[in-house]
Amino acid sequence: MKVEEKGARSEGNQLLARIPADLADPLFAHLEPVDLPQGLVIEQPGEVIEHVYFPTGGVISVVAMTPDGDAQIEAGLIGREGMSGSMVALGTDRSPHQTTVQIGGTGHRMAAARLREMMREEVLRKRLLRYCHALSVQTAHTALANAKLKLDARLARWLLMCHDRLGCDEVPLTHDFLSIMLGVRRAGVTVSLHILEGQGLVRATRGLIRINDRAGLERMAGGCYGVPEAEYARLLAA
Amino acid sequence: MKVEEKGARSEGNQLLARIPADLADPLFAHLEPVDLPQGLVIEQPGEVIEHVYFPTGGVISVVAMTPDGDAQIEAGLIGREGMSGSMVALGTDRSPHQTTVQIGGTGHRMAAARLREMMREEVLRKRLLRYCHALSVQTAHTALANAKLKLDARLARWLLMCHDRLGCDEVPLTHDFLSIMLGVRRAGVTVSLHILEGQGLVRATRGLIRINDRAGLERMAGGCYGVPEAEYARLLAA
DNA sequence: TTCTCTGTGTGCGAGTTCGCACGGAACAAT
DNA sequence: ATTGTTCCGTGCGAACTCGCACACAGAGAA
Repeated sequence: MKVEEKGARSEGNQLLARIPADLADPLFAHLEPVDLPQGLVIEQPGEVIEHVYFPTGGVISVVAMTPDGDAQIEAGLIGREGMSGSMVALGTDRSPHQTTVQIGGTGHRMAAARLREMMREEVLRKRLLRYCHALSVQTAHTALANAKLKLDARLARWLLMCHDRLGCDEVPLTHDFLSIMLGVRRAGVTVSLHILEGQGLVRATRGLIRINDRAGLERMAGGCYGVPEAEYARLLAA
Repeated sequence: MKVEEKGARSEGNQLLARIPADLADPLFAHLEPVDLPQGLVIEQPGEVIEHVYFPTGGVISVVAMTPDGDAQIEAGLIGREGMSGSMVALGTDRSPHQTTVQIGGTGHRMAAARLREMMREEVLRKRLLRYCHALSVQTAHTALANAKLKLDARLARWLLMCHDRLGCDEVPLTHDFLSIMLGVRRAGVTVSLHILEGQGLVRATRGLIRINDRAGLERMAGGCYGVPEAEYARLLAA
């Protein structure tokens, strides 16, 4: 019974996996399973972060925005490989970003204060800080992609990142949502999706995109996909 | 004598300032003053980082690139408010980014191994980790600017960030250099600079840009400047 | 069934940046 | 003074995205 529990809880989130048993027990004692419905706002800019979330499914996204909110863009994508609230691990209790659930799923959460306590454990601290690095590499390459890639390629990259985190070929998202994440027009997403479809890389139906050809998408993303993923694998792979 | 030394060394770099005396002494024992000539490559993608640098003048920039190097963009700007090699503080000895000296200056450096030891000190660790957070906020807003701003505004933002770090109204850079950082054509930079000049915000001569009107530049940058700076001030201001 | 809302497909003019290419101007070295 | 190099100004067609606007379709509610 105990073993099953443990297997289940540690398989879900890859950051929490590979934690030695003696540390895992107190750690999981502070974790609370939660549902992560699409649209849930996890962090608001400037507001104190009460909980950090370790998804086991679905996708969370960190959105950078101007203070007035009239410009916004996705700066980080988080799934079962990571956690929300990485800035808590870095020693602050808030950030200027907004964090929301992009694709509904499940996960565990922990009070930010508990996490701060648990960070005294070197094993956990090392692991979470390395994740912070991996996340910032991801953000840097998003900046690169935003500056240098055409919409098709950015879309391909985004779908790949989502695909990694979902572990499933079906991404339940509307063009509208994608346009906000990529910071472009909704119509532009429609057209770019047609291009991907035309090459047989994906298949889009109402509110759902099915990934058909990962390798093709990677080619389309032209070198801007892969670096953050490799960095994560190097530092945190199971 | 001792006092002067200490004053000089702690004033130069803002991250190293405000360190309690008992910690500062061992810390500074491991620091070595260095010259930072323009063009110096501080970190190469994938190569082990031997030293971290704490500038006291000049500007260092972190460049994200594709593995083949055919697309690159500045993902982070570092001056006397920060340090290079933040990933060492996060527990890894390399990164996929390239780090070079943008504008020549001076600074101190420390062996990465020494920094890892010194990070056991909570005061220093806290401070450096907070800086990592501030830097990642900067990167996120670079991603935002790259996606949503026109070239004029991005240029304005970049000049502001440089101005902050130089503490001097003269930025010694060529259009060519700027074009690489911003990931655009050199000719585009020329045109955008004319726009800024036309509004009396800057004055450009051969290889040198003089900042005339900060407030005007901030207006031009349209809300994408300021958030990372405020976050730094909140967490690390002297 | 019918209505209504959300999601998707499409078209068109305008603005921005690109890629390329060339002329001129300032500076350094000889 | 001349030469070579770097840096800056400019022009033009192509490509991409924008902003707006409208039509259609699937899904759920009445």
